[in-house]
Amino acid sequence: AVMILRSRFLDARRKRRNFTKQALELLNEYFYSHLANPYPSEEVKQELSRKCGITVSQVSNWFGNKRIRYKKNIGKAQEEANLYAAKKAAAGAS
Amino acid sequence: LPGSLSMSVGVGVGCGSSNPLDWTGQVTVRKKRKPYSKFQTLELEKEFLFNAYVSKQKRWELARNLNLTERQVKIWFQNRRMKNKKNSQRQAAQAAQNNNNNSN
DNA sequence: GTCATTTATCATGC
DNA sequence: GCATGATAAATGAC
Repeated sequence: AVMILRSRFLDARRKRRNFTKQALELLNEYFYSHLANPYPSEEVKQELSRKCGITVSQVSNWFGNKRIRYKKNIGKAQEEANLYAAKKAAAGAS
Repeated sequence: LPGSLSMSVGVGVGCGSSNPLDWTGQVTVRKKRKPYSKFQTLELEKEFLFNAYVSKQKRWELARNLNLTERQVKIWFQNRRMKNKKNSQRQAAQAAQNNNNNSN
């Protein structure tokens, strides 16, 4: 009887808020520059959480969702990968 | 990186093509996640209130009454304890931030 | 046992 | 209407 009401109150953690553009930029930058092994260490997670203004758990959630959803799109467009690949190349060619 | 090395051989995924990902070579046959019913969750939560660690005897009873395997009951309590710990950490972090706001 | 994961599902944003 | 962040089952490393 408690569980039903909890989903409306205490479980309001599921009130999702989208991350900022700057945060997504940092997360994606790390993800696509470590495509061979997109598993950030605990230290890196803490650094990313600080820079992005989110918690370490949120960083872990993001990478978990990113890995599975990237994998599902492997046959498809994936312009995002090319976008960050080009951005990385441009940074080195300046 | 536990729980991720359950693959055998790189299958499918254009390994020789332009896609440079190797962490996607897993072909693990994992049981599909199946949400438990309201009744099952309620009974498990009720028992979790008494003790976070369930005895073998109690685990067997729960498995029989809820139509779950003993392994499922065991794993449910493991995940439930992790959930508890995460909530505690969240509250602690929240309290710490409140202290900062008050003292400043 | 813990715990970082994978995966499907949930709940919300827009 | 999907995109996205968070949570719920399930696995495996240690």
